[in-house]
Amino acid sequence: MPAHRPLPFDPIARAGELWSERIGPSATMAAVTNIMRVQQILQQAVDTALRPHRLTFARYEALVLLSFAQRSSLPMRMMGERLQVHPTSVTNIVDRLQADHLVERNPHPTDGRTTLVAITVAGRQRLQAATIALTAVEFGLVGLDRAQTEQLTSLLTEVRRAAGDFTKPR
Amino acid sequence: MPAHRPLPFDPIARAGELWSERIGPSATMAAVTNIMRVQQILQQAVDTALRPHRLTFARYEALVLLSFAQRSSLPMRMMGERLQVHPTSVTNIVDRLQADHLVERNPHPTDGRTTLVAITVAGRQRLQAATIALTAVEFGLVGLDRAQTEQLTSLLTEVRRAAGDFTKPR
DNA sequence: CTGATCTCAGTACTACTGACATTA
DNA sequence: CTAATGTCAGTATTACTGAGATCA
Repeated sequence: MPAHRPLPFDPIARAGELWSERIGPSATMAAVTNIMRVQQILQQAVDTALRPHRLTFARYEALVLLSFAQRSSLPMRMMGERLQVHPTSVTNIVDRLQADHLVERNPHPTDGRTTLVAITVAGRQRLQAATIALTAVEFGLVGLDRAQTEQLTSLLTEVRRAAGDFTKPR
Repeated sequence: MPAHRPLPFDPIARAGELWSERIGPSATMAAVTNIMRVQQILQQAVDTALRPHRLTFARYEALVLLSFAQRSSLPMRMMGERLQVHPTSVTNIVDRLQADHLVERNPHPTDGRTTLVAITVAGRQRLQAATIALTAVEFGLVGLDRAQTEQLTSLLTEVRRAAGDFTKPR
């Protein structure tokens, strides 16, 4: 359900041609524009699949993270680090999940500053249903085979590493 | 300027490992998460570079599009098609550019329904300065050589084609 | 006291729905 | 009359800044 009917040509490729004619090398600009656009496509596909479950991708990722945690709970600060979101966004996301009874806030046993967020039974059920919905639409990522998908991950991981997202090499 | 200090490991890769252990094949999930995160990195780098020029990437792209247009102007509808944004978002973007005197709205000579948007001289100047700022930071896309950048573009273009973003094959 | 953790208020931006005016 | 083009009002999300409360 695109906002427009598909164009008979690739608008990003065309912009790249004009860019190289008039401005300079367009490889980087083209790659960046593609990432922006693909992200938009995936975001829409994912949010559409999640809407019936009253989740956004950001909240879904938070539930996934908590479901993987040792004792099904993590401090707010750690959630922000792992999900790479702003501390105030963590507060916002947790607020909404909590309002839906999918997570609960608990005090940290020894550090009074820290709030532990735990996924609830209802949260696990919601997560399972949402995961089924997402895998059914392949998270919106279509057109690539397994090898290409892994290659894409490899290239993007290199960008994140170079951007200082994480340090440990390999 | 990341919101957090870098982690000593790749949180996306780790989530992928746990996902494959407990849920199933994680290749697609990992690729999608990578795209989401890299888009966020690029968006922040680009917006930071554009802030001194009072532009966002969306507005910058609109200026680029108009600068490439035949008579430096395009109908609102066509801008939405090329930029792949919602009609109301076009209105919003053009409103802001116009408030900054970077574009102007003109009536279509023959179709009274249509509004033509034209880039102004000030708009071209602002665009040029912004382009210099963006290329200076490589649009935030670091860590890849020319061949890898083109490979990334190729993979993402395939996704867009499969998603119905455009039709003409090649 | 200094620094860490979290929350709150407010701002900015974009996407999208639904309604509506104008014109082809 | 039907369809296309834009605009407006209002809602939803998330990012981010700055301030402040609480606690190690």
